[in-house]
Amino acid sequence: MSTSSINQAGTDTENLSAPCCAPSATQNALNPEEAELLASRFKALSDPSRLRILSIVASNKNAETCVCDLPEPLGLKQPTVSHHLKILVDAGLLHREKRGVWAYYSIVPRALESLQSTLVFTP
Amino acid sequence: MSTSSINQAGTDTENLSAPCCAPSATQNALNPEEAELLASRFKALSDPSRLRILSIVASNKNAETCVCDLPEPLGLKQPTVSHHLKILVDAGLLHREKRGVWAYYSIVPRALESLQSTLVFTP
DNA sequence: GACAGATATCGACGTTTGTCAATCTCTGGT
DNA sequence: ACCAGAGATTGACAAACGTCGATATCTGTC
Repeated sequence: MSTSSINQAGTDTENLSAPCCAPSATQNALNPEEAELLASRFKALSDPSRLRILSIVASNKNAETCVCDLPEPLGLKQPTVSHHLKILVDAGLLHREKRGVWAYYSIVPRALESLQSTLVFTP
Repeated sequence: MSTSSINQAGTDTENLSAPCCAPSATQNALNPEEAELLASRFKALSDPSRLRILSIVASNKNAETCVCDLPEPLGLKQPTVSHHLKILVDAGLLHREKRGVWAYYSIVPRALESLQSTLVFTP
């Protein structure tokens, strides 16, 4: 109810007179706006390099990761890493803090959990 | 350990002598192969139309959804819907069953839950 | 205030993606 | 055997994406 979620078990399965199936409850489904928003968040996770960035940053428990440490393990050039970091920040998954010349990125608490909950089935 | 997961809280945060930060535990991070696999699954969820398809199919509790019911609510042509359905089946999210001339799609049990678990933080 | 270094932005390029019209394949009925 | 209709496949095309070299911006130091 609160946040949009893929699944909210419908209530119509009785009609068997239609040629192929009951017309299905489309009003319970995600509307285009909700779908667009959700998709944009999953899109941030749909690239291998970004997932690896997240896993590196997340493995630095309670700390941040300096941008300068990322290009080498990822095998990417600095502008590309910067590009991916921006996408992750825009998706609300990473937090950016600049201190001096260095930029530190950290996981936004509960951001992944929140995204996770949009995949929840009603058990 | 079992399935690859974004997060597995590292164990090094003591070194503060480096110019910007500790070199970060890259060996705990997702390797390229794991990242590629995970990304391909999230890619299936990164399109609004596919999310709406999933939500429509999922809202038909215990039943299946006929392909013929999808183009209209989605505002897409039949080949496009077929294309998205194939991607969702290939990602292991939907099950396809052909009966007569009609094709019925249903949610693969625990598929979304399994994907969900790859986003889990160690609490 | 000029300089060096870290990171962000820009522009370009090849690849991938979403969409559709046209076509193919298969199934059930006549 | 033929036909009609459902759905998958193909080919084309524009838009979006990932990557990088070049450049711009900002910060601390001399």
